[in-house]
Amino acid sequence: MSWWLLHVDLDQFIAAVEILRRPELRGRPVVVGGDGDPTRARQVVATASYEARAFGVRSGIPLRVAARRCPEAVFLPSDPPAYRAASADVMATLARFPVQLQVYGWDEAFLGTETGDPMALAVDVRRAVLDGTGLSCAVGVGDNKLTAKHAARFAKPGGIHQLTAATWMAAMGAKPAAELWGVGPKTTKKLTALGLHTIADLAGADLATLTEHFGANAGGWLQLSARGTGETTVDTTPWIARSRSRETTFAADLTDRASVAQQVAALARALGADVIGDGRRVTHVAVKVRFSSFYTPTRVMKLRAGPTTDLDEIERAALTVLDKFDLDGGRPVRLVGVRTDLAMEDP
DNA sequence: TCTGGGGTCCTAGGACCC
DNA sequence: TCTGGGGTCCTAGGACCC
Repeated sequence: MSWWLLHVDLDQFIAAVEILRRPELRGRPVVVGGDGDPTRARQVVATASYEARAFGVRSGIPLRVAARRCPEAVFLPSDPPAYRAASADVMATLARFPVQLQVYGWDEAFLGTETGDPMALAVDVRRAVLDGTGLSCAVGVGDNKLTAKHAARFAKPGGIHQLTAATWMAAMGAKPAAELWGVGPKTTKKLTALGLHTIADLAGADLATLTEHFGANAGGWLQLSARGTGETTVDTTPWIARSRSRETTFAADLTDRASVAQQVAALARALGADVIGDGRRVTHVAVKVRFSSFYTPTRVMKLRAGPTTDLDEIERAALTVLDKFDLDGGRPVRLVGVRTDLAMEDP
């Protein structure tokens, strides 16, 4: 018996939920994103089915590009409530196992358990999810969260894979450092400049060099990750959101200050109603503006009178924060967003 | 073919106080 | 009179993830 972590990762989750309620779509290229109209600009792919991915359709590319790459694809609007409900079903299924469960977003979870046969557990989990919800998942088995997460990548789609400290370097060493969980484009660029290309390069790199370029925290974390070391604990406490935000990209840029202010006020009220409805108190209000140049500053204000549940105060604060922006001359605005930071005491 | 939306965490730097 | 250093609060931005 020893401590194992399983990472459960649902396959093409959003597309899979859509296919589940429209079985006639199974086997076809399905693309979900925006309002589902690929002729409209400024909308991107949320998830593509594996059939659509074969045409080069990936998350994040414009719907128009997806339509060009795969004209026969079925385009569907994003339906977050349906995905939330499907996710809750999956998590409820996982919670029935004698494990510690950490929900990790809509379509992922970590399971921690003391067991002598983690692969058998993985088989049971995958079967239970499929039988209980109709959704297929990959299960990664590891000795920590990092190895479990990467094991799940090997297992995708729909499989089971084990990765531990003992097998890490043989499986991962030759891969580009960019494939490491937590290493994004910026870090990759800096690593490349240091001559560190693979995960093995990073694992063998001089720690002083890493901390010099990435800071003591990130530098140490990078090296540990490259060596396959990660968290072994599962946080089972229910998640309490630190913030909630809402943003809108306009089909056409806004060019007058009054329209921008009106949009900010509307977002602030809608968002405020949501968080207050959830019994939360707002500590800060932030506003984000994306100009046509894609320059995207954010400004934030702490509410001086303390955490509030007053919708009018939230709206006023958002408009006050908006005043910090230079909107002179009708600089074209393509997006505005409002974020509320939430008090973390008991609501 | 111009680039969504919703999050978290970390760091740097200025203000201010002692 | 020409000036150190620590601590904390606050904001802005960077980076990454799903």
